[in-house]
Formats: sequence, structure tokens, C-alpha cells
Amino acid sequence: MLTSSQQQLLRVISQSGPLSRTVLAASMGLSKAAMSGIARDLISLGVLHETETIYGQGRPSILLDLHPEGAFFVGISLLEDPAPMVLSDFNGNIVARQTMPRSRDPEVIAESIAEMLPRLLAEREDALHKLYGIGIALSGFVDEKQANCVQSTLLGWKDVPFASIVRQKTGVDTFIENDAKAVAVSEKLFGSTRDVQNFSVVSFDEGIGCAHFIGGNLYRGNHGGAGEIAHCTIEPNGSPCRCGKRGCLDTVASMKAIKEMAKAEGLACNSLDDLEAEASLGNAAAIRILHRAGNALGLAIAHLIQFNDPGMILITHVEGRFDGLFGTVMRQAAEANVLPRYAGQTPIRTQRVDGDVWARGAASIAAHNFLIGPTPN
Amino acid sequence: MLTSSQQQLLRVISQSGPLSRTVLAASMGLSKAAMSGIARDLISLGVLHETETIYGQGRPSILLDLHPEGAFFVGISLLEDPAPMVLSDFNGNIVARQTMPRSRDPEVIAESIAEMLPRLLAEREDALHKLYGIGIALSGFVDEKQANCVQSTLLGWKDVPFASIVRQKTGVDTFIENDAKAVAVSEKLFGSTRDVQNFSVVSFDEGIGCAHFIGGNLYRGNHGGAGEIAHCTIEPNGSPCRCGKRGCLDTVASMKAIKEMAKAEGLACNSLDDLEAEASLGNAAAIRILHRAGNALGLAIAHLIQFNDPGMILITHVEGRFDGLFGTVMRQAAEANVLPRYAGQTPIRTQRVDGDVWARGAASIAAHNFLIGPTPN
DNA sequence: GTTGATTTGTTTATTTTCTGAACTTATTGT
DNA sequence: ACAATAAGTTCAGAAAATAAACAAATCAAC
Repeated sequence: MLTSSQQQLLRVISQSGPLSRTVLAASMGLSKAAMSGIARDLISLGVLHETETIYGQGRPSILLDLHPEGAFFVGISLLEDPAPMVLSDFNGNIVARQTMPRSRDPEVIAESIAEMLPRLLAEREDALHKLYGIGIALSGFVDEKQANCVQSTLLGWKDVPFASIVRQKTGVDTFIENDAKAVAVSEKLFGSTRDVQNFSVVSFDEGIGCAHFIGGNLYRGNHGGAGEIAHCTIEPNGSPCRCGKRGCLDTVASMKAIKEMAKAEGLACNSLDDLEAEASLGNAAAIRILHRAGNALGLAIAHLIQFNDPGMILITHVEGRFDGLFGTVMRQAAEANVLPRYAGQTPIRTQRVDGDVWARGAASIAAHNFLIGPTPN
Repeated sequence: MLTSSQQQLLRVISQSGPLSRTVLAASMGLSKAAMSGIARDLISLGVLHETETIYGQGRPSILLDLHPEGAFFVGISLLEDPAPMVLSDFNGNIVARQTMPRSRDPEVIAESIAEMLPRLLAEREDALHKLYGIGIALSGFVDEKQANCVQSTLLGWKDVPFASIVRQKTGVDTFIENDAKAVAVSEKLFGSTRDVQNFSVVSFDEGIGCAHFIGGNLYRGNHGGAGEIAHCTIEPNGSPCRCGKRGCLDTVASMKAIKEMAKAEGLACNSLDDLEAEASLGNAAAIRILHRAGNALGLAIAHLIQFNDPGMILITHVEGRFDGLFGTVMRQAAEANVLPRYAGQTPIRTQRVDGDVWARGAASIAAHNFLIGPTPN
């Protein structure tokens, strides 16, 4: 395996983006001499490579970055059926793809993974001896070692040591993670938040998920529940939620809730875009629903900003557009409910993602473990 | 100064409490041999010492802990006038005390500190050559280097490089910090949360402050504003707040707000205890006020738990008791507004603190910088 | 009691890793 | 062309960590 200095170097690069040897040495508290050797070793291992040359006064500096083809990872999403299984390079590019049937039996899933793995790797021969891990995203709570699924309603699991089951069947290092947290990790490693140390990702879909990066690390919370904003009380004494409380964000602002409210109002809308279209035609019910949902999501995001002062909020969404009424109301509510001094200080970015989010997120969990080791929280 | 391994050892001990050499070696990823030497050096420096002996099978292990008299720190609170100035040992015990006039002119305060410092140290001669820093707590925003006050309404400051001003006048390493964050650090270093890695401290007083520890480190937020729960919207369209918004927690649940509401209801109550007494006699207005305040604080704490899943919430309060109506309602509201699965999973502790909180917190900032170095966020 | 098992902590020779200082390389500015 | 500047390399020596053997302090069992 890698030495601790080598890991530290990869960690710094994955947290800050491409850097020169001199800058790396300074930020790691090492001498240029030490840096030189560590970089040489990692380059000859094929994990690092030289990219851009920066010209200034004096000898130009050469930026070092992770080599896209230096390591490969498998990502599997257990949120969909059939479950997608992808092979990702070090940049988050998907270089091969398969699907497999989803089951509720851990052993059966592990068996399927072991069966599909050679077929996946056959699509990309050079990845075989550079496969460093498998990551699996699922809906539910995962322990801090990313090994055991503490609870998953969707899969009907409770305290299932799924990572070691898969590891045993495949012989490859395996890690599992909650869906929203996996997406956050992939944004940090591969996406638009590489050089942001503190941010929260809100994944907007049928349900609402959220995960925090703090100090450059995924923060999982004491019970793995950090970021569970879906069930914060946003409308005191509001509608009952399937969790047992009332007025949870999930009952007002998730796609599921929005569609249900639309149905209850007799609107034939099957997507956010449909509802936005109705609203722009002046349909009062559609406008009311979008206002209510946008306000709720905006207030929750305002709380996120007030409580944690992140450097960025990134909203990922598979469906819909965020430049309509819903998005506008959401942004206004977010701005209106933070300290006026802070209003506008925290960028709220929305990003449409393709259907590979979960599988790519899963792969990023394996990459994260390779790069950074187990998360400290 | 200390080597990085020495600092790491102090960091681990200050985060986890007393540990044996063998456990330390394992948790730092070093060999027992290396540990032996590092511990020897720190003991002869007077910073560490052996405490309890733990008997089990085999040779007993000897716990190592910070030596209470191994280092001293000065703490100054600029929240009060006159400003208390204390000398603290490594356990947070206050071993000497002075006061000084507070001013709004940074130069004048620095001058006063330089003037009082010899008098403070005269009370405790052995501290003179073991003084490793000055910490200053103030109300406002402080940058991540704990050097500049970005903004303080109370002191009327904006971008004041106060730490370096004091450093220049006294010749001692100086750090400044926000009041609530300083209290959180002192609880982590000296108090009841030493071995908790993730927790939030809510300081309940005239205003409401809050600070988070995440992964064993103070989390300051991207603009130094993490934990500003006082101005989260807790009663949508509620009373106007001096911050410009409406329905902030501060307008309902701070001691200032509670007293104002009591006054508006014509109650002659000057403290929480007075109001609790009225409520227990059946005074409807008193009951209403306490319910409203307790509910608001409880909801905010529930959000804190939902968003960040901390291992503990610690509420520090100078005034009043938390076992009356206010505390009960607060706890009930907190429990009722978290995911039922989590209810009761996060301990909410209340702790009455003496008038030295702020000064002790300030001293802990200096200690934290000595032990752990600058906070990474 | 004595002996063996067990685990902590120390010692010492050896290996690994890092540093300092001089040096080479590649560029800008004049 | 040549000085100035800064990045990156080389290599001897210093510093730090390791492995393995060992000493120390206890419990448990006979």
C-alpha cells in the first residue's frame, strides 16, 4: 500500500485540486526535497501525473494531478431496480457499464456482483489490475466504517455487514454509503466542489437528501444521520409524515410530496416541469403548491446556512429545472431567512445530474477510501 | 517549539482524555518504541505527567495526561465591563485573577492588558516562564486565523487585527475568538465533553450563542458564522428582530426576550427563576411565555440534531435553572421534532456555569492553539 | 508460594524518511 | 546576452520511526 506521506499528498490534491510540488511541500509542511521523492514514486506508480505548466517569474511550475487512468473503482446503486453497476476512472468518468437485478437478500446481491464483475472489467482490460475498490450506495443509515448497514427501510435491512459479504465474494475492498452522502463525496472528488472545504449537497428527487462536507471531510454525524434535513419540522403542526411526525420538509418539498399535492388538487402533472408550465399559465393551485414547496425548501436551506455557515450549497436534481417559480421562491426564501449580513454570501448552486449520479457516487466512495482512508467521523 | 508528533500526542490526549502509551501509539499509528521516546520528552518538558494506573491482566498501564501546571494561559473577556482577566492552568483552573477597564479603542485595551499582565503573573510566580499564550473572547465575528475581528457590534469594530496589536504590546502569542466558540473550546479542553468528538454547545444568557465541534475540532464555518442559531427563523412572520428579520430565535427564547415579554405582560420578573415561580403559582402569562420560549429553543435544538446529528448538546447557562417549566418544554419540543428513530438518542445536558465562563473560555483558546495549533477551518 | 501467562513499557541496532545546502533548469525582464 | 527569479533535483547527513528482543509488573492457576 501507500505510505502515509503518499496518502497525505493524494488527500491534499483531491481536496485542493492540481498543485505544484513546491506548493504541495509547503502545504504539507515538508521540504521540497522530500516532496520531490514522494511525487516521483507516485508518478511511477501511475497514480499521479503532470498536467498544466504555470508560467510566472522564474522557472515555471508544473501542476500535479491525479492520473485519470491511475485507478479504477466500481460503483453500484441499490436505489434503482435493475441496479446499475459502473466502472469509474479517477476523474469520475464512467468507462464501462452493466446492470444487475436487485434483491432484498444481501447474499444474493453479493452473488450477482461477483458474477457481473468480470463482465464489467472485460469492457476495459487495463482496469483489471488497477481496480482498487467497490462502492455501493443505498438508501438508509450506514455506520462510520462504511461497512455495516444499520437500517434500510427500502431494502428491509437491519445491521447487515454488507461490505464484508461483498468483499468475501469478490475479493475486492468494498464500502457502502448512504445515497446522499455518496453524491456529496462524488461532488467533492469529481465535481464542482473540489476546492471547497465546507459545503452541503442537497439532493432533490423523489425524496430529499443532504450531506455535509466539513473541513474537507465528509461529516457523517454521531449516528450516521448528519444531513437528514428531510425530516426537520418545517411547518409546525403540518401534514403527517410517514416518519411519525408532522410538517417534515419531506411532506412539502420533495418531488413525491409535490406530485401528491398536485394530484390532490386535481392537476394532471407528472413532473416538476408540467407543474411549472401550469403555474406560468396562471393556474392558482399550481402556483400555490410551488410557492409552498419552494418556501419550505428555502427555509430549510436558510437554516443550513445559519447553523453551519457552509461555503456553498449545491442542489442536485435529476428532474425538472430550477429557474422557474419553485427555484425562484426557494432562493428568495433562503435569502430572506438568513442574517441580513450573510444574505447572498453563500452561493446556492443548482446542478442537473444524469441518471448515473448514484452509481457514480457509489464509485466515489471507493475512490475516497483509497485516497483518504476511512472517514475520521 | 514542539515537533509534529509531540503536538499530535497532545492533540490526541486533549481530544480523548488520559491514555496509556500503548493505546496512544496505536491510535497515532506509531510503534510503542516511538511513543516511549515522545512521551519521555514531553514529561521532561513538564507538559505531560503520569496519572492513574490501570490494573488488568499483564503489566498495568499508566495513563498519561496533560500536566495541570505544565502550561499557563491568560484569558480575557471583553463581554463584561470591567473586563475580567484570569490566569488559567492546563486544567482550566483559575489560579490568578485581575480586572481591567474595557474600552472601545483596541490600542487602549492592548495597553491595559500589557499593564495588567505583570500584576497577574505576580500572583503565581512559576507561571511566568510557562506562559504560552493569551486568549480573548469577544462578541462578534472572528476570522479563521483567530487574529482579526471581522465585525463586532458591541465594540464597534470592523476588521481590527486585534491579536497582533496585543501580541506587539505584550510579546505573548495572542488569539481572539467569538464568545460562544470560546465556551465550546473550554468545554472540550477542560469540561465535560473532552471525549465527545461531535457536539454543539448552546450558551444561554441574555443572548443565545452556539458553536459546533465536529471531528474533534472547532468548526468555525466559512465566514466564521457556524452556530449562529440565534438568528434562525423559528416563528415565521414572528416579532421583528434587531437583525432586520422576523421571528428569530433570539426574539423568543433569549433571556433578554423572556424578560421583555414578561415586562410587556406586566410581570415584575427580573430573572428566569422569578418567572418559573410565577408559573408554578399558576400565572397564565408566565406559563405562556415559558411555553413559547421553551418550544422555540427546543425546536431549534431539534433542527440542530436533525441537521448535524451531534453526540451531545450542552446548554450552558449562567442564570436560572433548567428543571422547571422552561427546561421541560424545551426538552419535549426537542424530542418531538426529531426523527422518532432518533428521539432520546442525543443527550441534551444542561450545565450551570459561573461568571468565569467567558474568561475561562478565552484562556482555553490560547491553550487550544498551543495544543492543537490553528484550527483547520 | 511458585510458576506461567499476559500485557506494558524500554532498549538498541537498523531502516526509513526528512532536511539543508548546493546545484540544475527554465523562464521573465532589461 | 545576462541578471534575476523561482521550481525542482541531488546527495550527504540528521532525525524519526521500526523491529525485535527484553525487562517489569501484574493476574491466575495449581
